[in-house]
This record gives sequence, structure tokens and C-alpha cells, in this order.
Amino acid sequence: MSKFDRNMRHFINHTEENYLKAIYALTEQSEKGVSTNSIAKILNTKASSVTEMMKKLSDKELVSYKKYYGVELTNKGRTIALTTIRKHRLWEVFLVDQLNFNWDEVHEIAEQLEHIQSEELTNRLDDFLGNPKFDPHGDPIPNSKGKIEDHRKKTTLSELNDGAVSTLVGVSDSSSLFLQHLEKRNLKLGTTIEIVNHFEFDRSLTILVNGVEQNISQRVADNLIVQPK
Amino acid sequence: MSKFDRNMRHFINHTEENYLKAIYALTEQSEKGVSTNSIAKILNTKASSVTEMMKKLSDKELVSYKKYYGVELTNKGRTIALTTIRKHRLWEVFLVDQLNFNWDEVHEIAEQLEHIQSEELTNRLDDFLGNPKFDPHGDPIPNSKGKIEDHRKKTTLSELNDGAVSTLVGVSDSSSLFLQHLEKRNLKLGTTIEIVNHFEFDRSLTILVNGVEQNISQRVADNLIVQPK
DNA sequence: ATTAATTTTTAGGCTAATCTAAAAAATATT
DNA sequence: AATATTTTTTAGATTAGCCTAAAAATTAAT
Repeated sequence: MSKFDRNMRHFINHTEENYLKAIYALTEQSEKGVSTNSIAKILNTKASSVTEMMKKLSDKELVSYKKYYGVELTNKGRTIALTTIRKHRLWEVFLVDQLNFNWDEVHEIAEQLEHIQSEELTNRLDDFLGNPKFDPHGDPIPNSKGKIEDHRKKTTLSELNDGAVSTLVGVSDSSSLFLQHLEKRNLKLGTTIEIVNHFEFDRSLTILVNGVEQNISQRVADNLIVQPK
Repeated sequence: MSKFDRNMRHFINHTEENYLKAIYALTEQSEKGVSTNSIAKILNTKASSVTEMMKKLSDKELVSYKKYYGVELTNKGRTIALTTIRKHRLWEVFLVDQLNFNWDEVHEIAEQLEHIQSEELTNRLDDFLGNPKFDPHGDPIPNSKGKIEDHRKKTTLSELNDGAVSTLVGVSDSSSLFLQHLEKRNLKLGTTIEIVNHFEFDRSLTILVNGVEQNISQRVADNLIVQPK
């Protein structure tokens, strides 16, 4: 095999990256080998197209694929998936933190930016953003080796007990109404929240934010994604 | 024609954007209708491929094309070309100003970033960067309507006369050796330079930068691209 | 354990963008 | 003006990624 051929193996295009990402996402959910149909559904394509692509990715040793028995990522494939996810999430942080996009507006743009190819760019962007560990939706950002360092589970604020201290890392409702509501209450990404107590009556809770106590409804707490400390 | 069809006309992909950019660049150089071969050369493709694409762009009313007589951009086509160039140059500013890339490292990455589709993103990036008028190579950045507002000619510092005041907008030599040299002498993008005098002997010159006089060689002055004020 | 239903794969086409080789038109040369 | 050269276009293939429809394999249901 020529040096050229060997290098070509490393060249992954948009389409392939999207397939690998989809397989990774499905693997997270079910652990088992991923089905052709489930991939097709995520990528808005047909099962026959998926089968064809699986052969290609299998040739490139990015997935292990056995006819009729679903597909799994190889280490190589998983690293590429995680690298793409890393780029996606870093760009989301950029869009929200630096360009003041709302958390719900960034996905589509990040879907494009995640395919930009330059390791140097990704790493500089990472540094520029202060090496964030989570994206605006609270999902962890893999490091430059494609490893997720921080596996702490994220939950909603409403699931934590009195006395729990956590960091706000995301929201599940990203309507501008809700985001504006948060702004008024000084709840920003990265804010530390301590739960003071729950009220039995309506499940509303008192929280401590920047030394100030305030009361929030269960509805709000349900939509706050936090990382327990 | 359905509304769908009309909208589809506005959808331009990577390849088409690159063709439009190439035609724009060639038009700048020669004013005349652009030849099939010259486009092929820029895009590293074959004349036959160009011919085919010209038919397609012509159908979309982005170029006016007559067999054997070269091609010109329509207003629509030129606007798209300029919008792509705007994106390219804004991203170059981002890479150099914010991520500290050298001026010579950014072209390839910007070639990718220029195809990201989101007007909102481009305009926010523009604001984020402080609405720069020139990219790191001294080329003007079109506005959000695809118009170049500032047509001032850029020249090298060595072509200006005593007393001339100008802004450093780029370099022609982008070796790291040269860039490091500039750093030491406090010559950054956007720096105002006043020429105090020329020395006949070796054509070196005394310049005033941030209130401090210094002497620079002709060699250096040749490689500094400036915008006269 | 057969049959029925579902899932997956194969077979055969389609489109966009490219290519090579040959034909046609324009330009240059004698 | 006729011929030679260059440029451009056409004709016919190729590749990646997708599609539909039919066949094959697996899984579920009786």
C-alpha cells in the first residue's frame, strides 16, 4: 500500500462524519449493535443507502459490520465521531458565548461548522473559549484526543435534594420566553445554584444564587439542566 | 413556477460558490468576458467541466454565457460571489485577530469557513470583530449587501512619499521570520504609520509609529501593504 | 414449527460533478 | 485566403450518494 493510499484512509468527508456521529449517538442509547433502520431514521435517508455506506465504512475500518446483525464503531470510528462531536459542541459554545446566539438557534449552524477540517483550528478555538467542559445544552465536550473526561451525569434541578450544589449547564426548554425569564433572574450558563429547600405544597423551591435567595417554580426547575458538584 | 422552485434558485452550493468566486476574481483582473480555460486553471479542473457548470449557472441566471464567447457575472451572481468573499475575509480576520493564527496560515481554513450558510452568523461575526474594513492581507471586506464600500487602493509602504500617513493592512511576505520581525517593531495590523523621511543612500526610511520614530529597510517597506489616509 | 410480518440487503437507476477523447469553432500564421 | 493552432464544446464514462422495488434473512405470532 502506497503512502498515498494510507493517507487517503484518514480522509473522512461530511457524509461519513454524519454517519459515524449517528452511530455513536445510537450506541449511547442502546449499547447493542446499531440497526440499519435506526441510522436511516436519524439521517433522513433510506435503509438501502445505509447498507451501502456501512460497506464503505467497514472497508475503511471505521465500523465493524456483519450483514443483518447491525453495526458497531471501531476505536478509530469512535474517535472520529467524538472529534466531530467535540467540534460541534465547541462551536456551539462559541456561538452562544461570543456571538450571543440563543441556545436554541445554534444547532443548525454547528452542524455545518463541525465539518471544518483543521485540528489546529479546533484546538485554538478550545483555548480561546477557555477550554469549556460542557456545551450550552449541558453535554460534555470531548478533549483533543476524543475522550470525554467528565462523565458526571447531568440532571434537572428538580431532581436534586435540599443542600445540593450544582452548576447550570443547560436548559431543556429553549424558547426565548424562558431564556428571557432566566436572564431576569440572573441564571446564566455556569452559574452555581444551591438548593435551600423545597416547598411540599407546589414543589417550588428556594435557591441560592450569587449569595441571593430566590424562589422558582417546579416548571422552571424542570427545565434547568445542572451538573451536581 | 412554484414558490418551492423559486426558493431553490437561491440555493447555491460549495461548488457553485467557488465557480462564482473564480469568475469574480478573473473579472477583476481583466474586465473582459472570462475564458473557460482561465476558470479551469484557477479551480484545478478541466475546460469541459467548466462549460458544463456555465450552462448550469446560466440557467440559474447567475452568469450570462454565450458559447465560445466567455462568461460574465450577472448582478445576482456577483452579489453571491461578494457575499462569499465577505465571509472568507471576515473569517480570516477572526482567525488572525482572535485565534492568533499567522497571516499565511489562514487561507485554507477560510476556504472552508466561507461556505457556512447563515446570514445571521456572518453579520454577528462582523459585529463581533468590530466591523473590520480589510482582511489581514489588506483586501477590502464587502458589506452585508455585498458591496465594497472602501475602494481605496492599497500599496506598499515603499511607494508613499514623505509625510504620508497610512494604516498597515497587510503583508506580502508572510513568512514567520518576517512576521516576528514586525512584532518586535510593534507593527501590527491596523497600526498607523507616518513616513518621516527617506534616505537616498539605501532607500531605507524613518517612520513614526505610536509616537516613536524608527528606521526600516527598503526590503521591509516593500512587504508592508498599507492603506493611505 | 409453520406462517406472517418486519428488517435488511441486492439490483438497477438517477443526479451532480468530474474526466478523456473527439468534434467544432475561433484565432493566428503564412 | 487557406491552413495550422488553440480554445471550447460535445459525447460518452465514472464515482459518490441517494432512490425504489424486489429478494433474502431475521424475528414475531399463531
